[in-house]
Amino acid sequence: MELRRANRIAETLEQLVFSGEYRNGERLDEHKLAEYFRVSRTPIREALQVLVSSGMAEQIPRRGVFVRQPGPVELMEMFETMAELEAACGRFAATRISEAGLQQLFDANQNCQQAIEEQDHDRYYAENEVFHHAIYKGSANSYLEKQALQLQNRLKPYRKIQLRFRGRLAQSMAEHESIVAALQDGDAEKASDALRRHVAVQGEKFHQLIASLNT
Amino acid sequence: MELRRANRIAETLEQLVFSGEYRNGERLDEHKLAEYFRVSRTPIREALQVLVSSGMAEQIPRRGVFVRQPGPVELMEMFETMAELEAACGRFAATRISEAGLQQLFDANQNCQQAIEEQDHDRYYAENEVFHHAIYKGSANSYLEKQALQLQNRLKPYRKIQLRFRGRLAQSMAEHESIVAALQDGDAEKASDALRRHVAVQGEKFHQLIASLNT
DNA sequence: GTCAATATTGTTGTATACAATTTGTAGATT
DNA sequence: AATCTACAAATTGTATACAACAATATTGAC
Repeated sequence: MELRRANRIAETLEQLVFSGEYRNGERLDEHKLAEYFRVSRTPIREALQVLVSSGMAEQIPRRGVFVRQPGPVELMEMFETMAELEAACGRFAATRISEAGLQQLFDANQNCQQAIEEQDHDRYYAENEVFHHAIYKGSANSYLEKQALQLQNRLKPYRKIQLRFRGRLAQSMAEHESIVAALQDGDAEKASDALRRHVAVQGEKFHQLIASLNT
Repeated sequence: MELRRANRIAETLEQLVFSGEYRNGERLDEHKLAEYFRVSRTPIREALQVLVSSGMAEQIPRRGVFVRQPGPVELMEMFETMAELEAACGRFAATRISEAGLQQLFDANQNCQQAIEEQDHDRYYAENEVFHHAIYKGSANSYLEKQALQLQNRLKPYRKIQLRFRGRLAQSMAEHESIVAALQDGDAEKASDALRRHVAVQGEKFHQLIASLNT
């Protein structure tokens, strides 16, 4: 349980921004937020700083802080970067992951398979996350792991969409298999490439979606 | 010029932490800092939050914020991650960098060479930075670029050390040449590998230094 | 009616006052 | 002597008050 109200407020605000409650460029009014959360401006300002430092809002001195939803271009850039981070995790994990870690990957994959058979998208999504987190941890580089987790979290709302593409689940599953195979073989290059492609596809699917909306 | 005092204070504090003015684990006393900077606690607290969010300090609720100098293990992890980020930049830059960007790399390299001949370590350091920044920009991915710049900045105080290694400058220079060659050829794999090794060496040199201190 | 100068209002940045929690210490008790 | 308790001191977290600045509205001249 979080003790500081400011942190709780920051979390809530993050959720609100994620869920698209606030439009892009909208100003986050300190007074109104203070009133809404029934606190003074002080904890609100601290919470806003958290949003700013995570890139979810922009602060203009003497003007205020404004929500900053990433546009299509920046989103693609973030997906690209995510792909590279995961590729890096895979590269390290290939030679460093433990037996227990590999077992986790097996289990997660099995659960993914089961979720597909049950057409349970939400469960697939959850187990997919377990799978990727296990790879981050398998890199045995906690700094890299933290960076990967952070960016993955920021992309969360946008990744959910692409899983709805027809046939994507099965394809994704197949990619998982080849990733695990590469890790098992200790083939750093193969694991890295497989993960890069696996994540890059998500960006491409997202790109398709955007393009289809603009036509 | 920065308008908010809190931001100026944050910058100054970063410098102080970087320069080792504060020991690891030392508490950053709000009252004392407020007195030192001749401001109230409010801007101090905002500045401290900046340090916390950048990972240079840790906040324990109701206890205070404590400086958090990365230990040898975390530093190695950060160097590894930096190598992967630069490898990613190189991968993208190989197919995306502009003619102007390539020219910048040539110029920076020439200036590096000159700095070596003049035994001017500081100038080499500066031009080396220009070289790497040009590659980040060449990736044509501003999100990745920002991440690379951020981590590079955090590693700055530790990279300066390794350049003092005997013969490192000449070797580094040679690596730069092969990086540029790969980028010019548009060979993503080669550029990526060359950059990864180039940066990884820095981590290894640092590791050597640590090891030599512990014996 | 338009433009400029100025007053007004609203918002952020900073200072200060107060509340809540933790830490350290002195004294009592066993 | 050791430990527990109660109180005091110190420190952070929050609320409020004030100051500085930006945006807007108003007034006056032309």
